[in-house]
Amino acid sequence: MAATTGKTTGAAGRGSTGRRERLRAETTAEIKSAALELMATGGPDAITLRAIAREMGMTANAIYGYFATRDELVTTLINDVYTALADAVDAAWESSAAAHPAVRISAWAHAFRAWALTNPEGFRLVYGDPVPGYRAPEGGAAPDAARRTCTGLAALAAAAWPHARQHYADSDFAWSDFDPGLLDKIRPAFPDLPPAGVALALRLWGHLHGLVSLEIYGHLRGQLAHPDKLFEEELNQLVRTLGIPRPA
Amino acid sequence: MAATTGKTTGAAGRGSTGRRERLRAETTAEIKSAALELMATGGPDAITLRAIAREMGMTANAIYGYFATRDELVTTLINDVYTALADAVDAAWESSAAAHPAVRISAWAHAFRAWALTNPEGFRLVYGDPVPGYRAPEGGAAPDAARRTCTGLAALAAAAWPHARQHYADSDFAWSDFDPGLLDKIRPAFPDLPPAGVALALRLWGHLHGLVSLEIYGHLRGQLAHPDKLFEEELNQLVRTLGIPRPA
DNA sequence: TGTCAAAACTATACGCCGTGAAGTTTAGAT
DNA sequence: ATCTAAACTTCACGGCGTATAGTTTTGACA
Repeated sequence: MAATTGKTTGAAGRGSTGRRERLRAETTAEIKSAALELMATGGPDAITLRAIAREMGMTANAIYGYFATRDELVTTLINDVYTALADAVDAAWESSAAAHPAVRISAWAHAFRAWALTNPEGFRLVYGDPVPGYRAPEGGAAPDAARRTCTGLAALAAAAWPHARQHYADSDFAWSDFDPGLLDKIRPAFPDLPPAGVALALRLWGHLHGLVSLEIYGHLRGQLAHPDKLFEEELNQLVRTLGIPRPA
Repeated sequence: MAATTGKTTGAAGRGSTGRRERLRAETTAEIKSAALELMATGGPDAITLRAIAREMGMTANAIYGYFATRDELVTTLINDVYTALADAVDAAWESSAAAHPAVRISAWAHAFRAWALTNPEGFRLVYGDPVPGYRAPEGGAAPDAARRTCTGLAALAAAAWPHARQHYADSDFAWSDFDPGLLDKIRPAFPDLPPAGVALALRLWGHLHGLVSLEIYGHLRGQLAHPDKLFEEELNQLVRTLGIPRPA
């Protein structure tokens, strides 16, 4: 059978057809959860079809009924995990909606790092080389989740923009410097954010990603004792360089 | 034989003993260069003992005469590659010794990014998950090269410090926040750099690493057209936030 | 209710991988 | 000339992704 088979042939009129589909969905979910469990235990490398099958009491080949290749499974996992990350930072942003911009930005960044520290293997899966020979499909593994994250960052930039704009007067970014698909999301949501503000969002992403990445991959371990403190300093300086006045 | 055998038993008095050692060194070098070639072609994943042996017209097991395990070989490669990176940024720093701090910092950062773009697989090897099941040894794979890079970053911070120090008045870092081994290198070289300056160096590392990392791993690809421009903006803003006056 | 096609799953096999054990060739040392 | 150890090969094991072919199960329809 082809793994791309999404539906049974007959239109789902009878309850029995629904049963097949339900079982199928359950098995798919079990495969994914087994894979995530393996990842949490032994890192992304531990995600192997044979190990998943072993965990499920199945043959490795049975998985091919649900995912065409291992890479397709990994891509699905990346999507799920990246979406979870996007959910986490979005939640932090939303739940601090009433707070001072400095506090909201800090909340977003802390949620980002906290998620990464809680799910280091997930972070590696999403942002690193996920798994031995994995090659991401055309357009990236999780374009939607990546877009959501970028849009979230644009929200940070937009919140800071009234204070920050003065520092970006001689930035010469144009809308054409960015991907149209990204702008489709950002421009309607933040009509006051100019191209230079989008660039700021991406730079911000780089800063946070870099610090968290160095920490997760252990490159900070031999240099300083408390990465928390460095991250805190980063956020303080971020607020300063954005020109946001400290809350009262 | 044990792979850890570094010397032949007899002290190297005779020329013939030297011959053995020379052949050994040549073979070791050939293994490493074959591995690097494979990496450049097919990414870190392509570094397999069997492929290296194939390339050399040998058996895979013969490599065990030179490296105890695949991981030991990979660790050696990481060291070599990381050292090459450290050499590249050091060279950029030294060769701009007479220039304005803003120019020197920019030169360092450009050298860092240029090296990464020229050797993307090397960047992944050093900073990512190098190879399928690889686990770095105690204390990291390339502690010396990492230290050199950190020290180089401290030089940037030290060059900026006369201008930047005013912004870090309320940073409460202490020497005890950092690894003594790192400070042994940094404090003698930059006696005027306080703890907050070291923290600045590490943050700077995070910023640059993050942007380059996002670019190398393709996360920027779907968002903007010219990563160069973003990096340039990063450097402009970096100089601004450090409070360094623009050169004349 | 019996029949049948398709879905779900297993069995076998191939070529990769790292690595251990044992055997063979080669070359420096005495 | 002989001996020893280094260098290298052969064979083997278990793990991996995955292609092919065969088997069992099950929902659909006459």
